[in-house]
Amino acid sequence: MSNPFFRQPNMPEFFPESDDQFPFQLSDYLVLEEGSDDSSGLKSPEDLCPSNDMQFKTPACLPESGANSGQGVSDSSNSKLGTKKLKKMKVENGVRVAFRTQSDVEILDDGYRWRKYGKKSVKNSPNPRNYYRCSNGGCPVKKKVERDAKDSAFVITSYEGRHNHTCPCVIYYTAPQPFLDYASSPEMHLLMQSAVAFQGPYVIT
DNA sequence: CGCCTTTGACCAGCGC
DNA sequence: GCGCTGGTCAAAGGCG
Repeated sequence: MSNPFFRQPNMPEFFPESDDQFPFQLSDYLVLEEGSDDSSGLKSPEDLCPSNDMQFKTPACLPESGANSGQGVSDSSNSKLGTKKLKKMKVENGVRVAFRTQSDVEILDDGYRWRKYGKKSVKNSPNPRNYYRCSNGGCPVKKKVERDAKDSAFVITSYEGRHNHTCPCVIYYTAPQPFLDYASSPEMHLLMQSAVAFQGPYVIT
């Protein structure tokens, strides 16, 4: 069976047509259930995808400016909140998704606009961790991006919260119905928008 | 001019 | 209580 993310007849020209054209490989991801604060919700692609030969790939055409450009609105409503309260808010805000991609670039264009608000070196890792907040005013979603300490060829991206607005871009992909059923879940929708993003006007079908 | 990144400082949680 | 660590703030400067 062909990869559902490979270009379909109605897809844009820049969409990759084969495995070789994907510079990234989504190797692992983690979905933390809403209200959960541990990693027991680890799922493999096989768990979520009924087809064994279906693979998750992140496509090419990821301009570095994509996730960093555009207008943003500073949101300082959460400033000066204690860490304890923030942790509670994170859980209440909903799903957290973390995944690891093999990528040369750290910034994956997921269709949303992000504003970087912090950078920290982390213990047991030579690579710094970058903190981003959704540029849409009032949107609580945050993401953390860091290179895998064990293999710097991989980038670990984690998202927290749900967007309270529509994606500024629209993602175009087609897939078999069973896959779309999974993709329609909030967690997979977030994952898809994160891992399966590419340049251009996007439409989710 | 507006929005971005950078970066040092600050704060709170946690383990000892 | 102290030190370490992760997460966030906010000022400064850059860029289109």
